[in-house]
This record gives sequence, structure tokens and C-alpha cells, in this order.
Amino acid sequence: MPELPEVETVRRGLLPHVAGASVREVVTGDTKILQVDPEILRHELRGQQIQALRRRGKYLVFEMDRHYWILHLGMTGQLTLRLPERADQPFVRHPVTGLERTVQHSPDRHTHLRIALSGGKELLFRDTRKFGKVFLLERSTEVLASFFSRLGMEPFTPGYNLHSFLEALRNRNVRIKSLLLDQSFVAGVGNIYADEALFEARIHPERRVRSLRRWEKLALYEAIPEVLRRGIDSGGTSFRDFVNGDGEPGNHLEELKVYGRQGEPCRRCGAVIVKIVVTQRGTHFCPACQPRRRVHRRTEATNPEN
DNA sequence: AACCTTCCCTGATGGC
DNA sequence: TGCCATCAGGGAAGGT
Repeated sequence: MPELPEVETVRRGLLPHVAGASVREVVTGDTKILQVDPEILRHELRGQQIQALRRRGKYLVFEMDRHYWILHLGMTGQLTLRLPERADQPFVRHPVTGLERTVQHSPDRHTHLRIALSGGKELLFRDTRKFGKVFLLERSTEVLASFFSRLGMEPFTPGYNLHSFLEALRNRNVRIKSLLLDQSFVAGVGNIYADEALFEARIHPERRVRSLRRWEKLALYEAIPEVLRRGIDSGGTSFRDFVNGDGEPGNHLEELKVYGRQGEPCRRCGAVIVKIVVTQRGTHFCPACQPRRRVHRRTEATNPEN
């Protein structure tokens, strides 16, 4: 479940290796993930130079000479760099977490795209569940803008500001967890960081947008970039499949406050973290820190946190 | 507008 | 040991 921090981790890891490199050859495997004709992808990409590698929400955007080559990692997508001087290693399964650590693996039946670059390096796109997507767009500002037209605010950019945030909440009344998963609201937030942000802002995931107090909206506005930032700082969350461009897992799993911690004590108050289903998604929260209803005024008055 | 279901896909898991 | 059912989940699509 690569979300913004995981995709950003991949981007940062790959950037120094791929910037300026040219595509020597493109080999396609299972073409289900391709949103472009395989023949066109193979033919067009060859010879083009990678001028920049950017990110928008959960999308990776390779800026080529004549095209934007765009990837979405879906649920289990792994984009890794294979270096000629580094020997391939077998998959290693962590005995406790079950995490498949790949380091540098040789292409297998789940490797659906291989991009050989100048200098002998190779980009491998591996995706067991094939929810990933590969696009090829004409390099044009208008085409790119159109492609991302349904994406919402981008955290860490001027587009993410309090005014836009409050504006996007106006006239909505969905459960707040649903809205956080909606990429047209804030781009890049997925199931893990949605739960983490709501915990940070102390908001119950099933609260309706209209019921949120102004201070709660402010708290959420600040919590979103905060939890994303922490995720990036620790190299992403490896819950199952995530690995960075070097094939290594992230270190953020153990820092999560609620996601995947059902049955365990809240790190803030000690109450038991619970897991429910909201909008068909597993949702984790602390029932004490994130009460469904606002605590009684009298209780609030005696609570130093308020 | 909000919400639900279905689909895509594979590996892990649990029941028998 | 094996076989089947179930589940997870990002995102789009279609129905209520």
C-alpha cells in the first residue's frame, strides 16, 4: 500500500541513479498493468533520456524528452533499481512480520516491466497483485494537467493551505475517513496515513464533516502533513510489500500509532486500539483519544488538554 | 451527495 | 496434505 511517503521514498532513492540516464531497452511482461499499447511503450521510450523524476500524489512521473512516463504502484507495486555491480539476492521473509525483503532480486514472474538504462542499470517494476498502472503521455503541460485534473491538494506545496482545505470541506458531509481516502480531496493519503492523521487530530473516523468543530478541522489540516512527513523521514511504512528503490523496506511500521495496532494499547493513553470497517476499509483508532461524540463540556473544562 | 457493490489480482490464512 | 472460501485493499465504475 504505497502512499505518498512510500512513493516519495522511492522517488528520492531512484533520482540520483536515473536522472540523466537514457533508456536502452524496454521489456514488457504481463501487459495488464499497461495503460498504453505495449508496442508503443517499448518503441517510444527507447532512446529517451530521463530528465526529471517527480511525484504527484501517489504517482511517479518520469519526465522524458518527449513523454511523461507515469507509474502508480497500486497495492503491491515495487519499483527497484538493479545495479550491475550488485549481485542478485533471493527473497527473504521476515519470521515475524512476514515482510518479503527483496534487496536486489532478479526478475521473476511478477516483474512486469524492465527498463534497461545507460550505464548498465535497470529499472524493474514488480507487482504481484497487478493493481499498478503504467501510463505514457505526450509531454505537454496541458496533457499532464488534464491527467491529474481529478487529484486534490498536494501536501507540502502552496496548493495545500488552510483556505483551500476549509473550502474543500464545505458542503460535504461524508464520514471524515472516507474523505481522507478520496484522492480528489488531498492527494497521496491512503489507508495507513488517514488513520494516523485522524489519531493525531483526535477525530473519530466516522465523524461527519459537518459535525467537525473549527479547531478539529485545523488539527486535521496540520496532522496530515505531519504524519506524512514522519513517514517520509523514516523511509516509508513496510506493512507487507513496500520496498524502496534499493529493494529495502521502510522503518515506519514500528512508529505507527494506530494502523495495524488493534488489540494493542494506545501509545498516548493506554486504551485498547480497535479496528472497524469504514467505507469498506479497515480502520484503526483509539476509542478514548478519538471519541465518537464530543466529550461533555464539564469534562472538557477539567481537561487541561482543552 | 452519499453510499454501496463489484471488479481487477494474488498470496496468506483458516476450516474441514 | 490438499482443497476451497475468504480476506486485504487503491481506485474506478455503475447502481441506488
